[in-house]
Amino acid sequence: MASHKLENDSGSYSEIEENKEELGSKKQTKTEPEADVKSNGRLESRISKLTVPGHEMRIVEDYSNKKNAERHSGEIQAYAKFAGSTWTYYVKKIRLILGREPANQSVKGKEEDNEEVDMNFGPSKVVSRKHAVVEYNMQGQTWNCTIYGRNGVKVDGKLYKPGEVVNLSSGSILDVAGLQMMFVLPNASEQTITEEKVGEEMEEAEKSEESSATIENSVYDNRKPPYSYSVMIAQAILSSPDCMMTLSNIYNWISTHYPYYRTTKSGWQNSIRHNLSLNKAFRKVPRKSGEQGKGMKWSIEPEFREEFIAKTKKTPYKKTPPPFLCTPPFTLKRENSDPEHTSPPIPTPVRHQSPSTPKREGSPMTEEAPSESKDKEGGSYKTPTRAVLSDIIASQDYSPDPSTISQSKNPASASPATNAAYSTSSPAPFWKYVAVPNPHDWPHVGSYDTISPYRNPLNNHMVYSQLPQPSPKKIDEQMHDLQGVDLANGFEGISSWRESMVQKLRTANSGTSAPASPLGASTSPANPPRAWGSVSEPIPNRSTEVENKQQLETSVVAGSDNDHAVRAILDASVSMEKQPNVQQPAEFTQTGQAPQPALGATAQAHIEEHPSAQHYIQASNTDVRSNI
DNA sequence: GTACCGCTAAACATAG
DNA sequence: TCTATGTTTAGCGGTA
Repeated sequence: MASHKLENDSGSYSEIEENKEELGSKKQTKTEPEADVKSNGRLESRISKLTVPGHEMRIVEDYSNKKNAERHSGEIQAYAKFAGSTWTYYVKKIRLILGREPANQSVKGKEEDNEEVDMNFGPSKVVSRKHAVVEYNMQGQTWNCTIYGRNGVKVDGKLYKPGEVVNLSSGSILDVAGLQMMFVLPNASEQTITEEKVGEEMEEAEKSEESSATIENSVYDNRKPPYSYSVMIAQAILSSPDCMMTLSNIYNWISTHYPYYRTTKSGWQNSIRHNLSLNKAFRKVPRKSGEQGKGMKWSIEPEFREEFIAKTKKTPYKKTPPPFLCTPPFTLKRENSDPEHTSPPIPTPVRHQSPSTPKREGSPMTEEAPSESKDKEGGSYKTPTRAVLSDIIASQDYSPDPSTISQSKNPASASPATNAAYSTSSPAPFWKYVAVPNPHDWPHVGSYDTISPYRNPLNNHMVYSQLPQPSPKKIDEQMHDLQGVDLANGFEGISSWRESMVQKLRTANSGTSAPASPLGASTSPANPPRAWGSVSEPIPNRSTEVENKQQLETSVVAGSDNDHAVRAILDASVSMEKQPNVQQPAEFTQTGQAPQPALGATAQAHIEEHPSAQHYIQASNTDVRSNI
């Protein structure tokens, strides 16, 4: 359970707060273990040694500890923080853009260049405008950093280049253009910033000039991994943001994470191929047309994903396995919104079993007990912590078109499940049903720039570009689908509201300008005092959101850019509904009253059942934007 | 003893 | 033609 990340853990940040006594008093409900005090001490020590480059770094000035102290008179609520030697940036969003300060407004750049930078590293062109994005991965419950900047970002001494994604853990040290900062999650002790780990970080940071290979070797060893081939393949595929990987990338991933396979002869690669072909958990997906390269991509049949993940988590490794960046593929269709009403099982394409191959009944994973028994050399594995996904993350952004899913030459395997056919049987976190192809498009309450299609930094393709664009004739069907998206499980109230709004837009408002927002922003008497008293970040204008939302609705009705707009409406709807402090504009409600912010009963039950969903709800509900 | 599982090796076909 | 990729067959050892 990672929800603690979202709670008020100001106490964990005490090292940067001047009013320690006050903070200390807020921790009275929890006695800080002695070990935590020690590790915090080491943390402070480590943080104080982080470097600041000679050139101007805006963030160091804007978020100096002195200014923070002036700015925050009391407790600080945040998901995490970036702590530099003399400055601290508190993470109050679940998606942050790190980059160069915005260009002169008169200079029209690409749209992506104009995304609002959260962590401003100043004017130095060593830093790209969008240098990196740090965001919370709901599925893996991890913080990930996606690199965009040409000069990359060093994390724990290893340089990550554009397109690479690195998992941040508490204590990770980032280096952006010479400015070092430590990523710290609340509740350091729970986040396993143990003395040992802090020590590791220090050592790793101090070795930052060493080659990545050296660092990797310090983390891994050469023993045979305790995972079966199928699990390692699954790990590789799941580490890819788009949930699929080429054979060669699978090879690379395995040999990178498990050095055993760097030195052994290529027989294991034969076994990998053998496993991919024979194991019914793996499915071939063709490359998109025109995409260079040889061979298919491999993905995991949806019904096996959870099992693979579970098996990986049962790792005999001391620490956590490599992060899974893969998110469920996009689908607008929801099969069943009622969690108590499970869908019939999706027929699994049956692979031909060779006569000599023992028939595997059921999941191939059920037997995937880690082959510890075979590895009797003793000793324990070191962990692939903060996995080096670098060269492995699949660079392709193929969004599978069901019609193009490979038909195996083997006739028995020629019935692939389409994306729309992913099982929605309970139990499954509600987000599995949500129409989001990757973390960038999760309906977090982020700024609307996130509604842009995700651009793969390696090939500069838009992820949605392959998605079939619905014709205007399908709007009704889509709106029906929209209504049916399982977000309704979590935010039932919004569905009827959305429907009525769309209806109104259809009948009366397609050509009119957006109504003036009745929101007087912070002066509205309906707005209670800010929940985040110490937050002083610029907050997006509420009326702008409303206008954006209307424009999006209109664009759907007009049939333009539907794919994006539909998702954006979802995003906007969730965003608005989850701002209980904000009065909904009368135009958008039937009664003029603010819709109930409470979750529906089924949603509540579902969320309680699935901590990750709860976590997400909390994350969204506690977003700083709720202060509008 | 048997069935199952995971692994290894190899032959072969095919695509780029 | 070569190489990478994918399929299939065969057999071995470990485990339940």
